[in-house]
Amino acid sequence: MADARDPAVPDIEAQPGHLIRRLQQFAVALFMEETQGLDLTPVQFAALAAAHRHPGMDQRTLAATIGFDTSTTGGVIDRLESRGLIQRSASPDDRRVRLINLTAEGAHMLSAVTPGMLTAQQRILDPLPQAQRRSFMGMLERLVRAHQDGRPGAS
Amino acid sequence: MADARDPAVPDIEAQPGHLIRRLQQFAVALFMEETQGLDLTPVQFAALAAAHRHPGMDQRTLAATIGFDTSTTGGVIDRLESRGLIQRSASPDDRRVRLINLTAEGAHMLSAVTPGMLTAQQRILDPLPQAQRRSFMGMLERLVRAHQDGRPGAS
DNA sequence: GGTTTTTAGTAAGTATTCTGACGATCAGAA
DNA sequence: TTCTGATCGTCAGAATACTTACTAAAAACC
Repeated sequence: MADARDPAVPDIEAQPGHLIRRLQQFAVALFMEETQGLDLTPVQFAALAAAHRHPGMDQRTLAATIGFDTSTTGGVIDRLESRGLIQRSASPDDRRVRLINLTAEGAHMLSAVTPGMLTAQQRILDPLPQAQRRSFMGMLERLVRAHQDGRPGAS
Repeated sequence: MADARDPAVPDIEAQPGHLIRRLQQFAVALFMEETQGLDLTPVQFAALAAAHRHPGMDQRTLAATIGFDTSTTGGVIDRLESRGLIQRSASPDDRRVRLINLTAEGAHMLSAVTPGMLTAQQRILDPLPQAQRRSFMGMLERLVRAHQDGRPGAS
């Protein structure tokens, strides 16, 4: 037993899940490299961009927009708020709800990070021939949308 | 300013990095769903499978095999060892090195998890038409390999 | 042989990410 | 109007994942 070519235990390297995880790691690394010095993570950028796009959002909607649970989102917002990039305010209609808005510094940060972020996105797909990049993105979108629709909780 | 269609802040949802992150989340969720009750994460499975494939590996090689840094890997091994799935032993050649081997329970766990893991992998790509799945996997492999080779530290 | 450099692993700190539980609050029903 | 159920956010706990700094040990150099 425990033969290195045991067919019962397939090579992990060839499994989609493993490759997706690896690619995600590189994507994060490229983002951090291209936005070096600004000290913003990809997730924080997503939250900032969502807040910019939909001012006055409550946390739950923001969480759904960027694809996280409310718990994770709360932590992300905490850090952004403590850095003065985002502002939480109580909703006048519902005292449970906390509305999210970008501060001026937050908007400035968003502008500062965006170019590096876009460069990182290009670099992620760079190793693919030009013709395949759009195809890859199409499949990616299709996969995400299908899984999203299949599990109402995620969106 | 702060217009919802401000061209300076592109839609995050359409960025490769964001889609890859989302897909990874679904991949993990599917793995956990299909291996429910066995209480093993995808990362732990990868470590177990690597240990099975290359018995007597040191931690650094194992880390490179599954694509993590040694710090993360150390924590994963810790948990697997405390559950009796993996065994750490000192190398006779180098007292710094700790060799990793699967225990009998570890091998058993690997067998138990593998079918669910394979089902999860299929379900990840399920939303894609049959013809596109291989194409997607090919691009995924190409991207990971390219980024890996481009940064010697990762492998 | 002794010094320097490199390497293996751990530890600490930060930041995701999830689940499950909880308090506060709101909405609808009796 | 009070009770019930649902909802918003937070907290606690576990597991990734990274960086930097550290100890111990081996290797390379002189």
